[in-house]
Amino acid sequence: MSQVTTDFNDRTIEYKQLLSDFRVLLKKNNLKFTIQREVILDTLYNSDEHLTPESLHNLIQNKHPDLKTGIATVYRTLSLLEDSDMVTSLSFGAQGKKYELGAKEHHDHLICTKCGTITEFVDDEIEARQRAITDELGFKMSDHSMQIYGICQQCQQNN
Amino acid sequence: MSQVTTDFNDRTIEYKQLLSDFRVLLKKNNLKFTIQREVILDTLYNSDEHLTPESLHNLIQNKHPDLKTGIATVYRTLSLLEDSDMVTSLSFGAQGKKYELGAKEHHDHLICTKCGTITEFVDDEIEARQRAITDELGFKMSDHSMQIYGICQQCQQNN
DNA sequence: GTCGCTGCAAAGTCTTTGCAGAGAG
DNA sequence: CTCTCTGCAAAGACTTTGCAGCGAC
Repeated sequence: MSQVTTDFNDRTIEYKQLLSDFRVLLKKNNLKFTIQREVILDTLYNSDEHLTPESLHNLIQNKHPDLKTGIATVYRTLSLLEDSDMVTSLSFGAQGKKYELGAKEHHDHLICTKCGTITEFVDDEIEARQRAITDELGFKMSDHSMQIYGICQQCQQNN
Repeated sequence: MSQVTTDFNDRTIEYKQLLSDFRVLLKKNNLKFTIQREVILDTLYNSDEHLTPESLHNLIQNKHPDLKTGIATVYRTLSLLEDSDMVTSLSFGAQGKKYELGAKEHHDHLICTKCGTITEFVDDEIEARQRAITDELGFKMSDHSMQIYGICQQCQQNN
């Protein structure tokens, strides 16, 4: 059956698990576990929003003013996490990329072009059709993303 | 019925019509019809690829070496065309935006992460579900885009 | 003729990189 | 101790803007 879901409060992976995966990943690649990397992962985990490198950096500076995390480190860590498929990036419009933790279930995006809010949803029927289409064309799917642009209910009311 | 289509050789809008629409658009906004703008529209029309501003500029320089079209004009014209919904942009990965003429039928994209080829397709069932989902959530859809990433048949064989 | 357009180059953004000191293992 | 990380600032890549002359209407 098809169903629309926008509720992701019950994360599929707990933070401890996530952190442990991260440590394994780092060890496997001879990389070091640093405070900055942990703070970035933690901030991504505790944010329900899709973050730009800049907004992520701001969040971190507010929460950890003592730790002078540089924007370059944020970029470097996001690249690392993206390469390892721990985060996913979404690029839309002119304003560059937004990142989200990839540990949640797969989902698609509703993007409000007025307020910029991104809402997530999953539809089984669409997922099934995507598999059917790629099978039919002999295309080996590794990932997919769908964005629907428009005006969210909130913005329609405010207008 | 659902159907997969990858054949867009029969353009829904002829070039003359397109050009005429463009002239109307320009006149309506008190803008001028210049050689540069025509060449850009023509090059977009005659390309089956999704073009970056840079690749579009290169194509134009090769085809019209006499006309020293600047990259700035390409950017300006693409913005103009995008604002008027005559072209659509697709941003994915790190390499910035790619543009395509929006006069064709709506379609989604299969993107080969190996060779970079973009194949188009349309699926009625997915389109219908998208409408159903947005209706259900009270979201006023203006546009949507879907990308499926993976390895195309060609690249699988070459491997 | 007028007023918008163009190419050029300079200025902005956003992102990446080089480096020397700091810190994890 | 070693070798990677980090912050900083400088460099890059991509896009936009200011300007003076050019060209559509």
